[in-house]
Amino acid sequence: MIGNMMRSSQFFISTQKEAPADAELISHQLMVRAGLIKRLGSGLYSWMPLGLRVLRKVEAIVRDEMNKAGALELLMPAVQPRELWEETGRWAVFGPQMLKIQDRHEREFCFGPTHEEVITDIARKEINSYKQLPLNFYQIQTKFRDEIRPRFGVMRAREFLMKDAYSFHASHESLENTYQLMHQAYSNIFTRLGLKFRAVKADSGAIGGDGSQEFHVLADSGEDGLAYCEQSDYAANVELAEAIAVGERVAAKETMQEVDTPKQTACEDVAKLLEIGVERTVKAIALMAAEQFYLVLLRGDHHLNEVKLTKVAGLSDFRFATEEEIRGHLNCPPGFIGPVGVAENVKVIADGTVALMSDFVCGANKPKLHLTGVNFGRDLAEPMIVADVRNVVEGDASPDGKGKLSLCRGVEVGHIFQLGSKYSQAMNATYLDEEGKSQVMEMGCYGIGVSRIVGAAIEQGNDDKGIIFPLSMAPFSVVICPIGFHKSDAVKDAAHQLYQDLLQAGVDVLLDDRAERPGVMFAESDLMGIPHRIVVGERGLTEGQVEYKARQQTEAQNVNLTEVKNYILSQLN
RNA sequence: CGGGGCGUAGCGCAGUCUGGUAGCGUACUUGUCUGGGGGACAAGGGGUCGCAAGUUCAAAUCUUGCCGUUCCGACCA
Repeated sequence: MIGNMMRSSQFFISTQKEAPADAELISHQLMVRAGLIKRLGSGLYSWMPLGLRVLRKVEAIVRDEMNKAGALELLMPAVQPRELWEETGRWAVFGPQMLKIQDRHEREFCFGPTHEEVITDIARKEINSYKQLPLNFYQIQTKFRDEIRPRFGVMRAREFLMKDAYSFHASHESLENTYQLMHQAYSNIFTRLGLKFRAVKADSGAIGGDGSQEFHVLADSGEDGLAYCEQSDYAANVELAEAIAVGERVAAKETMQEVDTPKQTACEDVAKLLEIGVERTVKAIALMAAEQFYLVLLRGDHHLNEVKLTKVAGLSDFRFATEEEIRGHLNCPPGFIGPVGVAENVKVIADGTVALMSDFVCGANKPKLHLTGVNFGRDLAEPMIVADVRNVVEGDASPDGKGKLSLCRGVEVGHIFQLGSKYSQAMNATYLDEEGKSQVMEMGCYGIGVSRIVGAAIEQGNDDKGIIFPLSMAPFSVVICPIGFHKSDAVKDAAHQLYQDLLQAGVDVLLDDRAERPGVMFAESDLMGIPHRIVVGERGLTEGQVEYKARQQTEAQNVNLTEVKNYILSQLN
């Protein structure tokens, strides 16, 4: 009987005062302390009954919005045969992140890290005609990715719950339509979940394809940097946010000179020694790609963006040069290298910002020396390649020309892609068009990290007492804390009646009928993040009153016992 | 993959240097008192000290190997 499961004495509550030493993120600590999850191994967590209630609520909202957007739920196997992955070449591409397993016949399988291959196989077998298109299939399923470094509890676990959808189309316009539909569905989902989020332009990474956007829950502890414009709707992952170089190069005023920098190898230290701003300095980063040695020039206070760098012609497989390679090509130890006087076979790439600098400071290619007053076209050739290869910084011009960029951090909880024909082509997923001609399907794919959302939500909602869940995903909506439940019949009867009334009104209510002291009940319900609390005590009952407090409020208020049910219902909307 | 840390009760830790009865806090059990913010007192239960080999009269402690885990770096829907 479900009602019994909503009494604390019959439910399973397992809170802890101390979090495990390895939980560094507040959400991870609180999830363990509140007894939502229990660790089995690195990146492997059991969802305890309390945590599962939260996970299921998230899942239900995701499912509801997907269904509303016309997607069809199915469920694919978690274990997938190697041959399917060989067709797209991803058995090798995915590499060690994929958990590979063998059956008793020594046939090879993987535990699915994603399902493009399986769904495309279904599509090529089931879809023959343009009349069947478009179609959008989704599942909510456990995935496994053997992360290099699992951490942060369920936020970067190896086994996790994901909603993944895949759409199939007879035209690019149709793909765009569904993509926009999914964009809207995702916005609806995160809004209903009560989270602060932002959709940003994203790199499509190993999944491949053209357009893609990520949905991020905003949190300072997020692993991703985001750039957004307050004055417009531009927003992008820092990985690909464009850095716009503004203005023109000023004419040279200084002459080039060597200066002693005996111990100064970093731009910051050189700037400090010379008493100039670090934005006057240029750093050189040595790379190797296809046997070619490169120097990448960045302003001293800027940071290299490796994703952008791989998009420069010839650098898709770059690596950082070793110290020997640096000495071999420049005859100088790292720390003092620069672009002046380099040999013909060194290719120089200047970041767009550097290309506009004049009278700058850089390494002299001689030990313990830097150069000041350096200018392109006079002291060294104009750079062979000018490209945007840096991370944007706070205050950069927005690429749409409508203001300045701000930075924040986020937890990636959703990602939508226009895949195009990458998988359908490789796996020969075709249909017959109106003219009876065979055509390759266009595909889109749309993921949501269901289990990660729980962690992200707690990152966003917590205080020194514990979790503050949005109502939409709280394990219980209301908790009734009776004081002296086992001593006072009046308290017992009132609490029980209220519990029954709320249950009958369809409210997720928890009755704390344990013989615990009030402090324990309060501390635990706060830790678990239950949004609404009603305290029933003998003291108030003599006046016909109970006490109500919202989780995020500090002050409680008295409510008439006769009105409390309706009051709660109004709080729940 | 490279470098560091840590493995002792469910959780948090001491004990290891200097070998000699395995401890503390919390959680758990029982009882009494208590009863509006993780209460007090008392009495209890719970451990192959990560695994294996070695040194020794004797190993949580010393040696070697392995395993797990974690942090930093590299890397990553």
